[in-house]
Amino acid sequence: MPATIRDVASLAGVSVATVSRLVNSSGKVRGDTAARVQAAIEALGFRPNAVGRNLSTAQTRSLGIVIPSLTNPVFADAVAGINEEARARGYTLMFTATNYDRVEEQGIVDSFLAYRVDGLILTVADPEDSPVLDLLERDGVPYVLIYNQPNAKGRPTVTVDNVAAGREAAEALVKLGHRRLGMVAGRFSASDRALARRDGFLSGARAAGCPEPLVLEIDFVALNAEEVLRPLLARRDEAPSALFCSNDLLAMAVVGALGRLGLSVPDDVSVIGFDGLAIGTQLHPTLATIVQPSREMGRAATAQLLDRLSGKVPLRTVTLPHQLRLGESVGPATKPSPADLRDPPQIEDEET
Amino acid sequence: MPATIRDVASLAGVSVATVSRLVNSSGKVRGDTAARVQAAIEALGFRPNAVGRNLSTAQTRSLGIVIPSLTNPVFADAVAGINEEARARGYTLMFTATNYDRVEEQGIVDSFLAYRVDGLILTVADPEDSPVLDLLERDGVPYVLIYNQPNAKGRPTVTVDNVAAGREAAEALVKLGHRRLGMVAGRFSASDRALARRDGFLSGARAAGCPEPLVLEIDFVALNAEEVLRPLLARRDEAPSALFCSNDLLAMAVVGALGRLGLSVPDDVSVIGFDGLAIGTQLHPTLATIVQPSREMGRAATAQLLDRLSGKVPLRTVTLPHQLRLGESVGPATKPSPADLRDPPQIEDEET
DNA sequence: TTCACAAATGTAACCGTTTACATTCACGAA
DNA sequence: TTCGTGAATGTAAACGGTTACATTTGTGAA
Repeated sequence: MPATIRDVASLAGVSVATVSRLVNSSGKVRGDTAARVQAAIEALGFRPNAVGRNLSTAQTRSLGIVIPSLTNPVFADAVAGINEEARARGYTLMFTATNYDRVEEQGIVDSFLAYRVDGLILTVADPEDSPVLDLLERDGVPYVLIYNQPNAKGRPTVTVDNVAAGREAAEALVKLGHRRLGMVAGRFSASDRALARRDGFLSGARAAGCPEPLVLEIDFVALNAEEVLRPLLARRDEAPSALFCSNDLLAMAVVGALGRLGLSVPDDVSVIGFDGLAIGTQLHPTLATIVQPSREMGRAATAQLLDRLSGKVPLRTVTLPHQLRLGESVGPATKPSPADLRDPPQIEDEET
Repeated sequence: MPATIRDVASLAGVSVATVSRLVNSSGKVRGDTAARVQAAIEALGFRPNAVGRNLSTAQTRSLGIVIPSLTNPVFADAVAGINEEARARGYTLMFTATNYDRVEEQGIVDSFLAYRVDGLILTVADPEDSPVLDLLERDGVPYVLIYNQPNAKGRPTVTVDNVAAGREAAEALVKLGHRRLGMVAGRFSASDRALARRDGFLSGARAAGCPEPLVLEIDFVALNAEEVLRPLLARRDEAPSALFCSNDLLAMAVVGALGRLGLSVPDDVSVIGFDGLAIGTQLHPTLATIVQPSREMGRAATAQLLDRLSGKVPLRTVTLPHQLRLGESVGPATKPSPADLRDPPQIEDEET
């Protein structure tokens, strides 16, 4: 139905080659010819069919994006960065969320490969053991991971140093006088980065001589934060005075739940998250967090991938700087739990 | 480089037509032949090239998604719904955010049309006056709007009744005893729905005999909520005791800012948002809001579009139900402003 | 005026499918 | 055995571009 290059050619009285040359500014076309062709293009409303072009050139100028979920703004931010960079360089995005489902993941990548995307950007559950990545490797389709941990297989990744960041979270809390630390995280099996953050956090706590922090692993999709936290805080003398959450969404839920449980943040419990979501700075209390440059990560991954596609620059793993952002949700351990001061097993009188 | 249907055909000793028939389950293939072809497919790792298929069939089984931004989770939720429905029916998504920029918008739609997407789902600034929609109309490419207001041009839209919802927000606040209402909104020029919500809100306030609410129109991308709110609340006796925000992100920022200004929500000021973001139920105070079924809206728009693509069902405008969700961020007008108590009958004298 | 050569343009094959139509095959009936 | 018939398979022309190569055109020098 829409006009084809042949329609344009015959209307302008030239060959398709000439039209193609004009449209793509490949090869030269004399001024008057160009004008005639241009007129024909406008008269017919000709819009070159990318499908035909893709078939002919064997490249699609499109990228496949595979992320676990759009519901967590941290991924949305990265996609925004990918989008910016890709558009600036004339690439289009094919997009899908996997909902943390391996089978979906496989199907999606299959479908992207069928569409012959030029490259992919993805976040997987575990890069060490990932059939889809093996598939991409085998087919020689370039890809870059984001958020995932650098891994033994040397798969190119754009990320932050999650271990160091986790350690810094612990150190920041310790510096404020906290000794009894805790961590709340999503399922580690779905997130190699949460695992890394935990490792860093625990090592930081140990290095500071703190008692081993409690780690709560929860299903944060169907989350009832109050239920989850109640037992943790039941014995106030043993309860953590500061909590590290594996991401900001979780941290916001935790702060809210603590409030509804009648605990004050940060007076009773300090909370620090991970991600640096913009909304965190708008809340009251503002959310302390480890900021990772999500948009920039998306942009960097895209830039790298596109450089690779035009030129043979090899893909590599890049670690971008993260940054501790203190907020009102953390404060000094003003009320050190007695257990830390002496070792007496009393003082249970304030429990609910 | 990858195997083609001809490679498979020659390895299996059959014609390409037979391979195609097997792959697409069109036409019949005898059992033994099928087995031979199947073996060849596996041996070569053949994956049908969608580009070739698209060219031949003149359809791509892909949809273009055009939304203002991914940074607002409300759009991310809708995209999640679109994604689910599209994947379930074997469609792929091409995606881009416009950042509320008309020029970008045009470029994006052009590019999607070049790729020959089968249809589009989009949210535009103003459907009454939208060159891209005119273009789609002209080219006869099916599309459905989401979030946009039903409009004079009869453009198919999946949305909620923003006017009624705005009115309900006003009524809910009035029922709690509030008289001095206010609204905080993003730029109306970028959002026909914010405009509709305002209209409903104002009409609700008027119907209840409240003084004309103050409407604050702000640039909510680069937002400093405290600065914006300070003057509004300067004169406590005239300041609104309840604020309606045109979306939840804004409402969260407002709640946070009020807290940091030393005002208590809801004791000093009640706040109600719009969207029903999941995170709102996790905060403290939980956020009162008008819930719109974003995921479902995405799903419904997609279902309609795909039905239209297979069959000739005409596209139409659908209004999905919204729902008032009260939360801890609204409360009774416990401290009526003196102006309300002392000047009861003639309410008009305090207008700005 | 003629010729050499570069610039401009044209021709047609190719990219990987689908599919209308043609051909071959198998088998039972006559 | 021959034939008719439906099932299975094959052939080749699209689809809408790009591009190597061939051809034509234009220009200045001889």
